Amino acid sequence: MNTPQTERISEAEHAVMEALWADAPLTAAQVADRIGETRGWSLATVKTLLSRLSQKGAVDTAPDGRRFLYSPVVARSEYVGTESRRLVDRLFGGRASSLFAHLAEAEALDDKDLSEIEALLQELRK
Amino acid sequence: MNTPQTERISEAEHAVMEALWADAPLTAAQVADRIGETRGWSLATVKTLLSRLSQKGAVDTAPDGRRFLYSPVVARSEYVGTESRRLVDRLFGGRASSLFAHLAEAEALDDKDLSEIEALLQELRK
DNA sequence: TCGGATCGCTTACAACTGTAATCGCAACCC
DNA sequence: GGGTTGCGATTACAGTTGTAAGCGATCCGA
Repeated sequence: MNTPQTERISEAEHAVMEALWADAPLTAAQVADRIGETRGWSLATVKTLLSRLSQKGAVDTAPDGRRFLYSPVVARSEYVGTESRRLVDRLFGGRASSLFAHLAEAEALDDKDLSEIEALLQELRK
Repeated sequence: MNTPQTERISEAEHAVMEALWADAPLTAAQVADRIGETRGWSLATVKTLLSRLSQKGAVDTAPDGRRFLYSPVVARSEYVGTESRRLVDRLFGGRASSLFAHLAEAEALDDKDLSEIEALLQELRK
């Protein structure tokens, strides 16, 4: 049983996780190549974030010569799940339908969204 | 047009906002009464949070004798909107339907949720 | 083999957060 | 009117986050 991710992943750390979820394992330099550019981070910053994630047990390190290869430990779906639930709990009293209602009302849903959701509903209701 | 809420509201501050959204205006002591208990905060802590919110322009203060009455400036729906969008953007590439799909898959939607969403869809599709 | 490039690790440091104690002043009570 | 109480404002202080520089070890190319 792996530790159930007690430590919270910060926003900057999350960007690093995204890189690893997209493609792993990666070296620190590779991660920096993929995200440092868009975020404007130096290699040093990426390294710090990787260390912190490593301490938190969110990524795994495998020695490869003198460097490390980093891989995610926490699955993306797991992270996304806890974060979504946090939001739903905090802002919508735990009711996912309220979140949906809000998005609908805020016109944050376009036709494509609606169609997809409709399809999913069909699926779920079968 | 009111200022578009640049300053971010932290989680502890959000709890205070909830109290004010539920019932406003309130004095600091009243806010503390309503939330200090469940959150285990002292009056001093609530006062600090109110000051910070005031600085950020998220609450408004009206003098009432020797004390202040606090009221929310930012509307709850506005806050909820920006926070929801943040999450959708960050975790689902801006596609709300992906969030929905995730919730569905994670079985975070019960029958009641599904029915409500179905009803909302009907409404939207009219 | 030696110098530069590259690693991870350690340290830095300011901003933001959570949590509060303290202070000075205004007001209310007797 | 002098003590007490209740207020907002100021100050405190540790932990987290964002952002990075520096250090000592190691590897690679010349």
